[in-house]
Amino acid sequence: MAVKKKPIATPSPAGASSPASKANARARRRSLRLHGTIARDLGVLIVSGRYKPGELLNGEIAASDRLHVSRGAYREAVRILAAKGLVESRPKVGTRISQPERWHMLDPDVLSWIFEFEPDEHLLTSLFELRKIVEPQAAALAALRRTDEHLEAMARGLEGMAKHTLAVEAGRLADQEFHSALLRASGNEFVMSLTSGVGAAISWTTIFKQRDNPLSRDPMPDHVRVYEAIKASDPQAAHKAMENLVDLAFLDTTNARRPRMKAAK
Amino acid sequence: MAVKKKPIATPSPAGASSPASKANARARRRSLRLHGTIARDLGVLIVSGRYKPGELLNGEIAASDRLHVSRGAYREAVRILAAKGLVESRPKVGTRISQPERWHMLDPDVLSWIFEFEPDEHLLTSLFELRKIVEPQAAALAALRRTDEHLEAMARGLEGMAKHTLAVEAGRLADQEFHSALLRASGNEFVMSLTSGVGAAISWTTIFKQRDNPLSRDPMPDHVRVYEAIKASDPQAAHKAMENLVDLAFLDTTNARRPRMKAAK
DNA sequence: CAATTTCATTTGTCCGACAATATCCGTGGA
DNA sequence: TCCACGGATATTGTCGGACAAATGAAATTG
Repeated sequence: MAVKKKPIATPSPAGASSPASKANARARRRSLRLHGTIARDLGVLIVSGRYKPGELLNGEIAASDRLHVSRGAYREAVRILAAKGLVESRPKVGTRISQPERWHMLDPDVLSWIFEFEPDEHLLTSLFELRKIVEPQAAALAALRRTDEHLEAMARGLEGMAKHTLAVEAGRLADQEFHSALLRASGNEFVMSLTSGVGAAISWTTIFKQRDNPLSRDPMPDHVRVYEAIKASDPQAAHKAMENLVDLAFLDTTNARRPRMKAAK
Repeated sequence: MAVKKKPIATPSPAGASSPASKANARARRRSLRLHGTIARDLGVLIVSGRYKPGELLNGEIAASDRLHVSRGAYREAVRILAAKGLVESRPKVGTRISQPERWHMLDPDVLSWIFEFEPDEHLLTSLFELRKIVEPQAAALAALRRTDEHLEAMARGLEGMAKHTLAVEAGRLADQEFHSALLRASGNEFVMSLTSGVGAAISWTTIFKQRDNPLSRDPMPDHVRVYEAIKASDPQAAHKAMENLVDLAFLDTTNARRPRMKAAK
């Protein structure tokens, strides 16, 4: 989940319906219902800054009519966005884009909408900062609390990474599963629910590395070190190993991106 | 595993209306619309374990009819819950309570629904664990990045705490504002969006302290130490001071609660 | 017995109407 | 002139009923 695959550089969403947009919309409609696709489209427009905070959305009648959907479906979409803190609607005034500090930045959907397109550098950095705050401590907790099932799940993740490599989807999923299992092993529900945020950061790391610097550092040793420390129930070692892992992952990401940035300048 | 139902003080939401509950319900209905109150009621029933994960909700027609509301309003409520990961609905099968690991535990609403009644001890402990993971690091970041406005906001919070004390609402709000401003000063959007979680933990700390142990430690020195370190742009000192603050706050909470627990046993 | 088709149930979408609410503005009074 | 008050008005909120789509399960068929 989290990140969609390709649309790195897509045409502007809000414009007239391009030929492919109809097919895409129908394909998405298979899993997300109509209200879900509307919420997603509006959500992307909001978090991408196309609609600005404080701005007023079109009235329900006008909007639903322009999208050729019923007012009920549109309203359900707005409810979803409001539930994620993106908008706030009041009678007589309308539906207003909330200030970014009200947004639920750690909501999995909001996160995936933010990173639907090439992510903002500052935001990606912030996400890594969060990883570096949370994951080492989570690893330490996991070293104390992990069960055998947790270890097995992490081991499965490592095997998958080794077998498939991060160049293919299966390997990337294995990477995510490793980190997800680790967070689960921390035994803290709130830490667990940061999985999607961590996953988003991981996704973009591997995407950048593959695209801009395919021949890069082997990530396996770092991961194995973390695993071994947790298996050995050594919280300090786990903390240190995970800190190191996140640092390296962040370096990989910036190293892969930086040349492009400089070239652009 | 997760949450148990424990309506210590307040009667069950649907139960007999205490004198204040009617007024409260009406007051809430002013801001929350009908669909909002339905979502809240259902949400509380879910996170409190009254509805169990995997369980199927009543059909929309039956449910909306039983609540004497339109199907549309009920559907909007369900969309809200689905947006927060609490339920998942599919045609022909119905709306199913999701597994707790799917819940968005850090969503402000979900959090407030969880802590609507006397909180589960384990969950409160987990929340403090998260605080201890995040807040010290956030304080360190704040020491590096705080602006004068951030400092002023934190100072205002401290003044409010000193003037009103935690015994009154104004003082508690000032405490929250201090921590909120600190998280803002960290400059990290994702850390900032943990404000509600931190705030929930703070609320319950002060509530317990006031109720079970009114004459207790003065919290001002800890807070001032954190403030001074951030003002001095000393990240290590800020980290340490905040770690100490959270430890003390957690001790206050457990000390206040433990006697009651033992008495119950 | 397996593959396929049909059926039934539940959510999903649509339309149209009216109610509630809060802003805005004009009116009347101090 | 300024303020208080009250109504006009635009927008979301709620309602009811109808039909479409999807999907799991039973019935049918080879």
